[in-house]
Amino acid sequence: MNSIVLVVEDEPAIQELVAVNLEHAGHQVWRASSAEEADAMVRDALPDVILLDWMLPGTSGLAYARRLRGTERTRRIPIIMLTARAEERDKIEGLESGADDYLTKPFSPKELLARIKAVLRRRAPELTDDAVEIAGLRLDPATHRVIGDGREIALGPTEFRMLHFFMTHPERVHSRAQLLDRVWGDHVFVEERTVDVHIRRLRQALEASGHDRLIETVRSSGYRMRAA
Amino acid sequence: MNSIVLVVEDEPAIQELVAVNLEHAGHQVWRASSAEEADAMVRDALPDVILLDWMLPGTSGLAYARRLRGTERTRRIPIIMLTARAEERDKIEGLESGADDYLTKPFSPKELLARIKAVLRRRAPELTDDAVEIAGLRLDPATHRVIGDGREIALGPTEFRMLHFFMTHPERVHSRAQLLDRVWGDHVFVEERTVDVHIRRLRQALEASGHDRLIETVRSSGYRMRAA
DNA sequence: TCCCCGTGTAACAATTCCGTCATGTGGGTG
DNA sequence: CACCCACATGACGGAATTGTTACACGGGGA
Repeated sequence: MNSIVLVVEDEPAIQELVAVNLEHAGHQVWRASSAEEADAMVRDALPDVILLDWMLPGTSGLAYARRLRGTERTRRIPIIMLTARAEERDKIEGLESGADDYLTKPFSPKELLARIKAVLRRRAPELTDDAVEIAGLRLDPATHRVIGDGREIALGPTEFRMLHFFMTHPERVHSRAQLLDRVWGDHVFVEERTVDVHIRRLRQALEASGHDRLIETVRSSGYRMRAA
Repeated sequence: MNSIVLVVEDEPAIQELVAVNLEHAGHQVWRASSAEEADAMVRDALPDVILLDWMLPGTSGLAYARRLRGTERTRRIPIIMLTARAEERDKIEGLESGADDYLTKPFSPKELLARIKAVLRRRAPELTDDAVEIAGLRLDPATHRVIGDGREIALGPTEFRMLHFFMTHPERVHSRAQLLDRVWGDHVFVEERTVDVHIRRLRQALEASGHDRLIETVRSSGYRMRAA
């Protein structure tokens, strides 16, 4: 679970405090002091989570959160808002801005990390390195192993990532575009049909243990992994 | 198990006491009387463990521990805090600062050594001198010997350290960068591909007893040692 | 000083993987 | 029942990654 966290906070002391704690926990931190600065970074590449201060010079955190949620490319990045105590009660509408969670200052490092983990697990569970198991098929990111009914299954890098994504988001149809986004990553230029080929390769690898039946085709929509 | 221990303690009598005991046990000791002094040493080279007094003139031990944990380079050094009183509140806060363990003064030499050993075993098992054995392959740090199915295997220094690291962290994928960090050590400027070459040399040495198959390549990720 | 060992790097070889296309297949629909 | 569209499948060339070897360099030790 070492993710890229974008910290948007104008007060240097708090930014530093937060960044240090995140780095300590193994995350990679990008720092920005304003929404504009943050946006420039996001244009290059997508972080896994965004910590966003409520009050910012220029575009407010609230406004920026809305913008992020209104943009296709950034829509699904988890956002955690940082608010001062004064703003607390009434401003729970921060959640309505699209934030996944919010933290009121001051907060403990422990709480910060716990929220990030919770938010990631909810919105992007494939970024944690917890092992996943479905119907006798087990995938462990730490050891990079896939085991089907006792026997080890060899997968190429892309098939591994794809299976990981499927297993952390089961019972849900993913379009080819979504798969390209989340398995191949941001900013890739690949034919959608290529997904089919990798699905084929994944199924082929899973055939040995019969788990290939877990990967289902949803005609004209995409693919889905059964939970059982 | 002769490790480098950095002792940060402002009271000369206690510093001396601790240092003497550690040296007697075969450790190499670096002494510092303040966080600033300690930091100057750490900039040069990394110790294996840090004994950190809670109360220090200037930067407190707690603050320094946080700083160490917030810095990539020093993040994984085990820290043991020395506290004057067994105050529960302090203990908890000390642990949240990122310390691995704490000792309340006065403590016995025996306890001191035991804690160091325990902390190393948990965070950096490759620094202890416990013998490791996997699938008939045995490595003994104390005698600096590797034995595969009865016959002794000759390894170069780097290969030895690498095998030791692998055996103390089996079944986990290690990237080339991680291996450089933990096997070559701090402050190295070496090409990542150099790891490949040493993997090759290690495998070559292990071929004699057939243990070379334990070192697996995980394409696009790094290398891994099988537990069996 | 010379030699030897260990090391890091570069160059080349060998794999493996990837993306694309051509073609086959099957289901839904009019 | 035929047609069309979406998906499946297999093959292939090229890219990316890893394996292997050779070599130069530097630091002890004889």
